[in-house]
Amino acid sequence: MKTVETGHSRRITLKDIAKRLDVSHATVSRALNRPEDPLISEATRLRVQQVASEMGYRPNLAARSLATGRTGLFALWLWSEGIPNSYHANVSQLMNSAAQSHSYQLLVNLTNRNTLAQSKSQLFDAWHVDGIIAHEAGPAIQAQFHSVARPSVPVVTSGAYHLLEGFDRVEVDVEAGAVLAMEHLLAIGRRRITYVTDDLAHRKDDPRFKAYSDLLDGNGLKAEFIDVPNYRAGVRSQIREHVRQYGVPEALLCHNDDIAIAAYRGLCDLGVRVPDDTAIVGCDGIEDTEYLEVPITTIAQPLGKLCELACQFLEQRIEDPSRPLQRARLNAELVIRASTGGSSLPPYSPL
Amino acid sequence: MKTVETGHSRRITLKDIAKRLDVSHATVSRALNRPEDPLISEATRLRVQQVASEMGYRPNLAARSLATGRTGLFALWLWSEGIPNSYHANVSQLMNSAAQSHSYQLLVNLTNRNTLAQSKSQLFDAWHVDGIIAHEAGPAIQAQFHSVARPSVPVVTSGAYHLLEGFDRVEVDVEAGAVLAMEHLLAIGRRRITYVTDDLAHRKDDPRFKAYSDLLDGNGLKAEFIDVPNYRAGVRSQIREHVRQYGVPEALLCHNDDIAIAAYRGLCDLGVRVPDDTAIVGCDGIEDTEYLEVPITTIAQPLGKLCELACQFLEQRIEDPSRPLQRARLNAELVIRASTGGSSLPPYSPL
DNA sequence: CGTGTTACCGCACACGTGTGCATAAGCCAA
DNA sequence: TTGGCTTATGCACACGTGTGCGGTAACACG
Repeated sequence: MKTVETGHSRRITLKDIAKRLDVSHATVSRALNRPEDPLISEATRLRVQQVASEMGYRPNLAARSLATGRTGLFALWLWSEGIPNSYHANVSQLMNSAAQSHSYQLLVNLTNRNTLAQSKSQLFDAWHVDGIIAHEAGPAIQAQFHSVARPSVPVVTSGAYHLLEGFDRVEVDVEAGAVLAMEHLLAIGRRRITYVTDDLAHRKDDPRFKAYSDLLDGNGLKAEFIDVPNYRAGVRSQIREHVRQYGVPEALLCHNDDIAIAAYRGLCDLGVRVPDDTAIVGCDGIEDTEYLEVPITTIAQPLGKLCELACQFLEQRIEDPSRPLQRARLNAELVIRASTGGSSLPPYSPL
Repeated sequence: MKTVETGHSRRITLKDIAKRLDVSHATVSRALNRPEDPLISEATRLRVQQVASEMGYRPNLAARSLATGRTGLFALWLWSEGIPNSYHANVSQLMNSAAQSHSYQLLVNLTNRNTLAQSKSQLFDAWHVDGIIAHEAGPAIQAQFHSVARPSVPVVTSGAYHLLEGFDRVEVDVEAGAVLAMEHLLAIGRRRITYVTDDLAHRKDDPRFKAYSDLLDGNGLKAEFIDVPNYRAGVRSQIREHVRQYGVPEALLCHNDDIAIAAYRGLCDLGVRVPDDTAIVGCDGIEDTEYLEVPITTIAQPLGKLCELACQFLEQRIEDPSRPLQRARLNAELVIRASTGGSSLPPYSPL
């Protein structure tokens, strides 16, 4: 029978177990942490494990971290232009699972231009995480990166752009995806194609935009932009404004799905028909694009694979800091749906 | 000019600063952590702060935690029936910000029935978090709760149901919200109202369902259910199946918005008109419901307020473990949209 | 100069864990 | 009995930080 603990009780430590078994705490530590080390006899190992679980022992990871120099923590630095959307939620989610399957816990640091990232990242760095995943490391992260990240902590950089130099990287070839999207739009006869993004400043770094302008140039067409705010309601009204002023475009290529969804509604507000009047392409592959009355064509990123690889690279670098840099380049897939004339009823898995 | 660090360098510690200034590390510690303690002279405090920032000192929180017994970490235990959706992402997000605004970092532990939560929660508990927020603590969490959570770690329980007993709590009165929804549906003339949920087993604990059956009983109407899988594609096909078999219901009251969205598409697939043939009400208030061609009426939860209060309660209990239990009961708001005959164009904020 | 007071600061320990090294215990053979 | 070898365990220190308490210098005052 377990002892009844009255009120607030101290946590069980190695020493408590040691005292109970009349051995030293060193023995207990070894018995619990060195599964097949012949340094300890099988008999005492069993006795220790028995008592440990009986007393409900949980190692103090702060103390362990101090002793070993490892924390078992990954940090995810995630850049968002404005309000975080499903994409960021997806990435956090998937990265979290990936990290946990590698026996690491994840601390998430979502940064945008409105966030005073300084204090956060300091707090963050102070945990002395074992590794950092810089996903879509936007300008604010890049700026801070050198001042905060010590060369001694391994880094993996991932995403479609804003990738950092000199680290292991997992990259999504969104440019190739955007080329496919543009070819698709041209193939269905669209000529007046407008690029919709929420950030004028970094358009030049955006591989989607590069594909966009390359293909327009190659076909002697003129580029057009719409700059929208970073929240859906703003996008929606901004699109309306633009159409009223400049007329109905034949197609929209959107920087991400969140914008595409909001832009779609903005067009609907005006009675513009999709895809008959305007075709729409988004990017990321979040689930919501599938659930509109006109499902939206998107450049889908293999985020699950990306997160898994990022954690794997990070773990490997921690094991062997001197190994050569690793790089993975993942393909983005063009998922054609009704918003560009594809089937409006996507395949589904019957129960 | 800063010293160039070649290769992997050790992190700066208190001792390094102390050595540089020819004082003891105790002095440095006090100078940095006791802003207005007269124990230290203003001159040395300034010198210390100067050198510390110069050398890029970051306190090792693991060591600090060991010394103070506090980690500065909150744990969020979040229950999800199946695949996590926007709701869970929202909660993680908002709770994260709330925690950070109280100077705590958040560790998120998303648990569902498919997850082997045991190992995760052990790993989790091992960090000796300062407090736990159990949000929508489903059965798996409840079962583990007593074995894992020590009485010494403060707990706040929050959400619409699955609340734990004996702790500070932040509750959303979803039942009252559901009553409003039902009254609304009855008021627009619907009689055959079907409840859609993803979990048969816990229907009896669900306050939405309680409101649903109470109002049906009170009006001499018959209850009907649809049990759906926990991913959108499954919901979609399941709804189709149900309608083919049992006919078109006059209204659907859905356990959450995610289900509502998928159910809506299932109805669309069959040509059922919303709201003319079937009205739909969801629950949670996630943004996506606003962006369908027929925006969906929903019972919106004040999640921002909830997260803020949860963190506040937790912080206060940490400060004073003996204070009386606190309880907050937040109102859920019925947001009427086109899916029940409301305006189809929600108000938006022009740029 | 002596004494009391104040203002600063350092010593030393504690927190819980991991690990190199010494050591004790056990065993076998000479 | 003793020496040597193997095996299991304990000792002691390190990790980086916070803090009670004792000590020291400076200073004022008699």
